[in-house]
Amino acid sequence: MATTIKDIAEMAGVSYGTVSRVLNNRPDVNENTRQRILKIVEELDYRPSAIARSLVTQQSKTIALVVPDISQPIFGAVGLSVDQEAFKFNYNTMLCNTFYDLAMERSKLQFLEEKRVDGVLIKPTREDSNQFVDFSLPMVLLSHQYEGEVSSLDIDNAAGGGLAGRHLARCGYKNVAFLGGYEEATSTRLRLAGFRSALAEEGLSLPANFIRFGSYSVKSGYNHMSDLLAAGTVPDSLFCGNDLIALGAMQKAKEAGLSVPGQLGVIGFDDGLMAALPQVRLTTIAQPAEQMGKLATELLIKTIQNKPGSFVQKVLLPPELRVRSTTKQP
Amino acid sequence: MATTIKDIAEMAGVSYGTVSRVLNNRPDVNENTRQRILKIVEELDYRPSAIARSLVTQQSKTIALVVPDISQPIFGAVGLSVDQEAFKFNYNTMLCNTFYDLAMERSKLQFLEEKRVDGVLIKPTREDSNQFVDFSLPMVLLSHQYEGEVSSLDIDNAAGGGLAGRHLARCGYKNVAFLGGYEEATSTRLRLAGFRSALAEEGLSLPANFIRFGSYSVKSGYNHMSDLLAAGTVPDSLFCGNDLIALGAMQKAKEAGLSVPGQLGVIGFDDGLMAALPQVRLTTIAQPAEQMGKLATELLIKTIQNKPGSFVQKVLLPPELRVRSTTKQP
DNA sequence: GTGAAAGCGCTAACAT
DNA sequence: ATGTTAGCGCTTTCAC
Repeated sequence: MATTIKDIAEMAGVSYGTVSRVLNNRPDVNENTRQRILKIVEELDYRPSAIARSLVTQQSKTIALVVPDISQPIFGAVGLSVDQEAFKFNYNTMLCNTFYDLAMERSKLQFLEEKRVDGVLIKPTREDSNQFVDFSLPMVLLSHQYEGEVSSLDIDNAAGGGLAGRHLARCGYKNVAFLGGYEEATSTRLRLAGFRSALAEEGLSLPANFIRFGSYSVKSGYNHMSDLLAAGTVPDSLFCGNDLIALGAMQKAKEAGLSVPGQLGVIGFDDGLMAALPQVRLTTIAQPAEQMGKLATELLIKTIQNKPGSFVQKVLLPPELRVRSTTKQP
Repeated sequence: MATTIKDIAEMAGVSYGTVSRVLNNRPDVNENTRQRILKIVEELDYRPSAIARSLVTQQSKTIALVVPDISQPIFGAVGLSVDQEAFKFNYNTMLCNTFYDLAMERSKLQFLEEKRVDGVLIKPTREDSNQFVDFSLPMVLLSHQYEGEVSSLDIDNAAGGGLAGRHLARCGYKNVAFLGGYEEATSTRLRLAGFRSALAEEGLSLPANFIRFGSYSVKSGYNHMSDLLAAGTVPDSLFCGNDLIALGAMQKAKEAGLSVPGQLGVIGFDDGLMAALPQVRLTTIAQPAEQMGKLATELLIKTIQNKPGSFVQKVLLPPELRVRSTTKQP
C-alpha cells in the first residue's frame, strides 16, 4: 500500500510523532532531524493522508459548490472564482449539480454532510427550496432571497432594473416594455420594481400590456416580441430578463424589419459570453459573477473559521450597465 | 459534536458493530434489531462519516475533474456530465481549475493525491504537460494526445477537418483557407491534415498563404481576415479553429462588405452556445462534450474498480457537422 | 445474530 | 527535542 508516516519514521529512525511534527511545521524539532525526515519524504514522494488527518482534526478542508448546472456560463464563472479563492485558503472545492431538481438537491446536500465538507455555497434550485433550514453545515446562499439566519450574496436586482430604466429614458425612448423571466421569481419582481420606479422618476410609465413574463430563453424573447407585434402595440424599447431573451426579441424584430437601436432599443441582463460579440454588441446589465464567487467564498471560510465578521450577512452586489450598440446614444 | 455510530448503538442497546452492519445493509441482522436501529438513525438524522469510512475502506468515493477553466463552455459541459455520471456510481466530484498554469496543475494534482481521491479526469493544461507520468492514481486524459500507458478520450480531430473540407468543397467553394488555433497543438495539426486530405480528394488544394495559426479568440479571427484582405488574396471560404475565430473573421468580412455565405463560406469548430444563436447561425463541427464526460467517467470508474475492460484505452469520438447558415447550399 | 476488538493513518496531549 | 499513546469514527475479522 501507500507509504505512511510510520514508514517515514522507521526510515528516519525516529518516532512517527516526530515525523508528524515536521510535516506540520512545528518549530520544536531539531534542525538535523527535520532535514533528514524532509529528505526521506521527498525521496519517497510521500503524501500524507488528508483523510486520516481530517478524521482527527475534524475538518475536511473542503467546501462544496452546489449549483443547478455548472455548464451555464454564469455558474461556470462563479465556479471558477470560488475554486480560485478557496484554494488560496487551502480548501478544495467539491462540485454538485442539482439539475434544477429538488430531490437531487436534497440528495446532494445529504451526501455533503456525510463527506463532512466544512461548508457549502449553494444556489438553491428553486425559490421555495428551503432544504437548508435544517442543514447542519455552515452555508452561504448565492443569488437567493431568504429571510432566515443564513448569509447570502445576491446581485442588487432592483438597482439593475433602475439602471436599465434610467438608461432607456435618457436615450430618449418613450414606450418601454419589460420582458422578464419567471413571474414568481423574487429577482424578476425586484428588477421590475426598480425598473418601474426609475421610469417614473424620468416621467415614463409602464403599461400593463408591456409587462411580460416567461422563461430565460431565446425562444421566450422571440415569442414575446411576436406577441407584441401581433397586438399591434409595439414598444420602442425593451428591458429583458437576460441576454438570451434579448437575443430572441432582436431576432424577431429583425424579421419584422425593425431597426435596432433606432426603432427598438434593447437592454439585456447578465453580460454573458455572447453579449460582447461583434455580431451582437448588446447593451446589458452585468452580473458580477466572479466577485460574487470570491466574496461568497471568503464569507463562507470566515464563517467556518469563526473569524470576526462571521455573523450572518446579507450582501447586495451592485450591477453595472454596459452600454454597447443596442441602445441609442443618449 | 455530531452523533456517531456509538451514540446510535447505545440508544439501541446494541454494540456499534451491529449498527455498522445495519448501515451497510448486511443481511445477517435480526429484522427487529434492524428496524429499531433504522428508526433511531432516522430520528437523529444521523449521517455516517464518510471520512472515517474512507480511512478503513481505503477509498474516498470521490473523483476529481481537472480542467484549465470551468467557466469555458466546453469544460462546463464536460463538468456537468462528469458529475452526473459519477453520481450514478455514488462518487462525488472534486473540481480543480489549473488556470492554464503548469505549476498550478502540479500543485492541484499533489493535493488530490493527499485527498486520496480514487481517480482523476484531466484536461492537461499544455501539450507538453506530462506531470501525470509519475502520478499514482487512476487517470483518464481528456482531449489530449499522449502515447504512454494512460487511457484517454479525444475528439477525432482529423475526421473533423475532413468533415469541414468535404462540406466546403461540396458547397462549391474553390479557394478555401484554414484559420487554425495554436500551431504547435496536435489537435490543430490533425484538423489541418484531415482538412487538407479531404480537399485533395475533392480536387482542391490549400495554398500556404491560406494557412494561418493563432489563438482561439474572436480577435485572432478578426486579425486573420484583415491580413487576408490586406494581402489582396481573399479566399471564398474558411475553416476556423473554433467558433470564436469564425465569429471574428465574419465580423471583419462584414466590415469589408463581403457577404456570408455568398462571397465567403465559414465553418467553425465546437458548436458552443453562440453558434446556434439566430444572430449567428454558424455552420460548425460539434464537439461531443457531454458524451466525452460521460464516457470518460465510466472508463475511469471501471479502471478504479478494476472491472473487465479497464485496460488502457485510447478512444476517439466522432465529431459532427452542423450545417447552418454560414455556408452555401450544396 | 451479536459482541469484542484490532486497526485504518494520522494529531495532540502528556511524558521524559 | 523526542517518544509514547489515546483516540478520531468507522469496517471487519473472530469469537461466541
